[in-house]
Amino acid sequence: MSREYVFAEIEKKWQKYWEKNKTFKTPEDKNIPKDKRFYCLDMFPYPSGAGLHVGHPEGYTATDIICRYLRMKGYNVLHPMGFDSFGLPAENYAIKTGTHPSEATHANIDNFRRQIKSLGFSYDWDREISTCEPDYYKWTQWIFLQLFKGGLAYEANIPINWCNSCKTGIANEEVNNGRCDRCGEPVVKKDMRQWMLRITAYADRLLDDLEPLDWPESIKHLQRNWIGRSEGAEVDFTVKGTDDSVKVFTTRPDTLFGATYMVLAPEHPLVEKITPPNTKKAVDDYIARSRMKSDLERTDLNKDKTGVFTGAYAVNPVNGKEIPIWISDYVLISYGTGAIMAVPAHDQRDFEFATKFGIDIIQVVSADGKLFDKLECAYESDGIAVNSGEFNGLTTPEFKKSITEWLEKKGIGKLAVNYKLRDWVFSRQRFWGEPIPLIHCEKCGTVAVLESELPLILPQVKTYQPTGTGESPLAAIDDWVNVKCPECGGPGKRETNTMPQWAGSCWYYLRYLDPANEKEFASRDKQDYWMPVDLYVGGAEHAVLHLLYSRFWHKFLFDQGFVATAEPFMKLRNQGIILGEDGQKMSKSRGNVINPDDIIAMFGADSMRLYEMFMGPLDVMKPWSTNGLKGVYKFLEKIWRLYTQFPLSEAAPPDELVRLTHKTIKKVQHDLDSLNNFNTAISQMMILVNELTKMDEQYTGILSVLARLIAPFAPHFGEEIWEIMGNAPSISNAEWPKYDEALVIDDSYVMVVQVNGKLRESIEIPRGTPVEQMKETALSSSKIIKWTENSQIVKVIAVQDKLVNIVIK
RNA sequence: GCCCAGGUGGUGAAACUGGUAGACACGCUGGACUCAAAAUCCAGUGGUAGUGAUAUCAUGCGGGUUCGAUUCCCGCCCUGGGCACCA
Repeated sequence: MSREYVFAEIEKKWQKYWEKNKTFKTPEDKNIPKDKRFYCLDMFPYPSGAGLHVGHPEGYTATDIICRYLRMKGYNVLHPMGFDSFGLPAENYAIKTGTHPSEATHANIDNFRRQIKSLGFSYDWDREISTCEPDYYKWTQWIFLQLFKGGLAYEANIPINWCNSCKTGIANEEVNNGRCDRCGEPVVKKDMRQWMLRITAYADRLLDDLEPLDWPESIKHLQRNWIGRSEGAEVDFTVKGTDDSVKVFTTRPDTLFGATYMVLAPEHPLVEKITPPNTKKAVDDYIARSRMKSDLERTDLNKDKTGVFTGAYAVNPVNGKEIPIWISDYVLISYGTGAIMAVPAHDQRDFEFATKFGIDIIQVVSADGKLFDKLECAYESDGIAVNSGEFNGLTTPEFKKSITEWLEKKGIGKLAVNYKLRDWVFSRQRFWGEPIPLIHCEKCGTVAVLESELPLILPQVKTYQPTGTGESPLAAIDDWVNVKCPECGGPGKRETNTMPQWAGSCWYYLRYLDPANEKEFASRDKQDYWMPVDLYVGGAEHAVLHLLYSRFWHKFLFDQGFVATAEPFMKLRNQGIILGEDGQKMSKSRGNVINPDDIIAMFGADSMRLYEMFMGPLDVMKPWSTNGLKGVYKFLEKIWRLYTQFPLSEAAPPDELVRLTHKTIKKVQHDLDSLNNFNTAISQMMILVNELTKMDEQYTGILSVLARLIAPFAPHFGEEIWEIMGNAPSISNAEWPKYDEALVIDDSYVMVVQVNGKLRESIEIPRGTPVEQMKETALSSSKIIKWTENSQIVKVIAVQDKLVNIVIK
């Protein structure tokens, strides 16, 4: 009867039970209607050598609670887990120790799986996947081939972001303030043959389709900014004395009359052609100098503008004026056309440049129709056109519209849209990734490996050391590299670059649906059963990397008819970061890292889960507190005593207790539905438990409800008390308790009486008391009389079932 | 610089569509039990004044709207995140 709460035994017992009985195996039961199927996805982890971090269980616990809750409500819930197992850390470890990355990765996965299982999550482990396994990456390669065949994968020789420390090219999305996202080293530009994915072809749809998604606004905002759509016009400027013309992109075609010079990016192809011999040396010097600069140096805002005059002039198409053409690295080759018309009066950057080099500044927009005496800085707002010939007097939006039409009519310009988003640099010069399944043939060009030959297995190498020359370690394996061309049978060479870590995670949610399928990445039948993902939970750090990339792949698969929805993830939630006990980011160097294994050993998985949910709302950043953890542990012990140390009664519980129980069901349910406020759900259960503790006996009915409410949060604990009550396992098959709305609302309430907005009295009265009667009751209270007797009552405000406020003078 | 999110006790936090600020915990203080400790239970716990009922101040700062503002509006300060010469 009065057993102890021995969490270690209980947790082991029920984990074994779930595993043996395959409690969470999820078949595609066709009898369950579509709206009762729920696909709940966690961002799968990269299995690092350091093991699970307390941040991982936070999101995983939240989704697990939702899944268990929904199952009790009769849903068929898909909740899978797997591993994002290609990536640099394992490869770097291999370089250091000589162990094959696959060996280290498998050991790490085993450790991660053990840790994840020790938290009692209700995953269907039969669906586990791992991106570095050939039967998985076969399909990553297959999707790449579809992209290649669809013209969305292309080879380019362009200057890309190169990290000298990781010895590989990286994508724009992986550069942070000019530094490598992974190691923090400055990124340099390097000309290199690259495989690119044409994500820009989807820019508009990636932008537009964000709108209806139930995602955090901040994440949508981040993606919108990253895509960076801007509308404007393209205008051609002829180069004086030649047939050449320079195309520019501008969002302010209304300032064309104020264009007093042009700037080409140093890398612009026309520079060489238009530069006359007398300025050639200065121009070449400048180009050489800017090529030397790192990204960090080129984008440093505080630095002075630099540039040189090419010696050539362009003709402004609106007024025939000749304007000098300069080159400067404040113009980027990768955005727009790599050339701009400069309007110093209305663009701060141009203003600084023109001031430094003594170029004319002509005002063409005015706030009030008047001209400036002297400009201190550029006037960038909208206004009324001045100095603009026949267009004078137009407002900025009117001018934009009419000048664009005018340009179009003359055939020298048109409406244009530009994006900040660039194509995705997709090749890595490293070993531990999916080999890109292409063959270079002298006769046939680049040819796809036959689909029947997939997976193209990552071969064994002698050394994992990156060459640093832009060749991956694979390039050294002659008998792997040299193959017959699948088309002509002649000599060919394999592509030796590998795919980035993001490739495998672009589509993993699809593989969970049908992980053993050898014919397709996932059968259409299973997709139709589950897709799209109903709820996706993970860290906000993937806002523009994984989440943008996978949306892109999904849209491509949709266009090819391989998936049925345009978007993969309907609802997204982010978990907040868990800080160390000192309020600082957890890190090895600070020594404030909390290891889940230690916590589970000391307090059990259920306490760990419950505490992480009790800390605060899911989406906020919050510091760890071991004392707080002890608090929830005591809470579990308190509940335990209710089930083991009290006489049990079958009688009807007191009315107040019944009402509190119904309120608790409602509150917990409401907070779970919010997908965020798990903390207040737990608070409410604590309130109920505190009341129950005061009783001399416990009531079966209430304990049965409480067990079912706590079970999703503390599942092993829930199973055990359920069994103690004499029920057959598993509680995860029990029905979620229902509440009666009539019992949630009290018959009476405490009416607040304020005098001039300040609380002076509170009186308990029946719910529904009419407003007039409320006023009467309030005014006749002796305390209130004391407050009001020597004053004049100006007004009495009453809000039914809430309060009365008496305004006095 | 620009764009988001957020500033509430000693700490984590709560407060439905404007209506009792601080629920629930942690910590702390005192008490009960105990030879003692742990555990458990009980009481107290925003600041200030007072023996006390009580009064008064208080949700980053300064204004405003309102009978009434943590909540709405304007300006500023601070913290976290994102972007950063994107024409």
